[in-house]
Amino acid sequence: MKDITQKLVSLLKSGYCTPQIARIAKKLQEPSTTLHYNIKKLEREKAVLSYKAVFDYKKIDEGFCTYVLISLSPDEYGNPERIGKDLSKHSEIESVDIVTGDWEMVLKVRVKDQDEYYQFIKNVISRKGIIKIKSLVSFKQMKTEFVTLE
Amino acid sequence: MKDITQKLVSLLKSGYCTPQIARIAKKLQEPSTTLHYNIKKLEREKAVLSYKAVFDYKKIDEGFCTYVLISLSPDEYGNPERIGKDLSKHSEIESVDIVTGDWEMVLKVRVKDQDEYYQFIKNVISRKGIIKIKSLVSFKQMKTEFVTLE
DNA sequence: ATTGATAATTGAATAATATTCGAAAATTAA
DNA sequence: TTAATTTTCGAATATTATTCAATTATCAAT
Repeated sequence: MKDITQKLVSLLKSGYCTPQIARIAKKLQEPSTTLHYNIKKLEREKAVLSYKAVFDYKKIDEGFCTYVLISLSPDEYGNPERIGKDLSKHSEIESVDIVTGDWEMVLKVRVKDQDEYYQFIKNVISRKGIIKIKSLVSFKQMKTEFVTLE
Repeated sequence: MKDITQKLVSLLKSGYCTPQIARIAKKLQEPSTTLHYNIKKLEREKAVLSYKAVFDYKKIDEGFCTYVLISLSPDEYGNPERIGKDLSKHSEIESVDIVTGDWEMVLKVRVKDQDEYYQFIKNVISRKGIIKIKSLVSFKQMKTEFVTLE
């Protein structure tokens, strides 16, 4: 076999989709050319960043999901974007936010299982500049990316 | 004018998109019918939940983003899904997770500004069963929904 | 190893959908 | 009120998805 699935999932995870103009037009009872115009306008203004798929992550071997709260060392504190940008490159990381409060950064991470998570923390998260982390492990997702589950 | 934009955004936020088979086929150098077959398979297995848009949320009046950590009262502790399911209905809430650790639930919330967030906390989050919350306010998003920003 | 059942790949034909274009209507600014 | 700009929308065209049928590959059981 070819096992196209992995590549496919990887592309659909952050793009390679497009709005269904005809279906939206029917739903909103407007001509499809009007919808087309309005959608292109949103894209032109860069209000839309991407069209993508949302998965049942258990079924694509990313069933272990955590929120990682991160404390930065004083020398990185003033420039969290350097570390944030680097972390963003990793495909296991769904989101990277620089926050105020008790922590400096929040990640949402998806990996296969606890073992893979341990490796991920060891290899990706642990680094100079990150002095403390706390993991909140999701054991039930009820909504993700604005999509309600089951 | 008609101001279709609001309705459009609301539909695209969680669905009404579809994969671009021809573009994926070109990218992966495979026949489009093969891609079609593999995509339909993912859908049939319900590995794909939805195809949707990712927005620059500042540009759709949802620029204020927070993570809300929630503690439940002892009587709700054993059944967090009741509250979780109800919270999931709100369109301001991007994600709902039931977690282990120092808290019982994590929400990701998007509203226009601090004023709207205050109203949201007062009207939606504050309720019997939720005894304590902590908000981590995002003041820079570097990646969201697997989409890297700028 | 051989068989049969099931799953996956693919090109050709068709169906459905997006896009372009041009004209009209609505909005905005002066 | 006027002129410039934006938005709406039908008709024509261009692209793309989908169906179909045939071939090939995979897998399980003897």
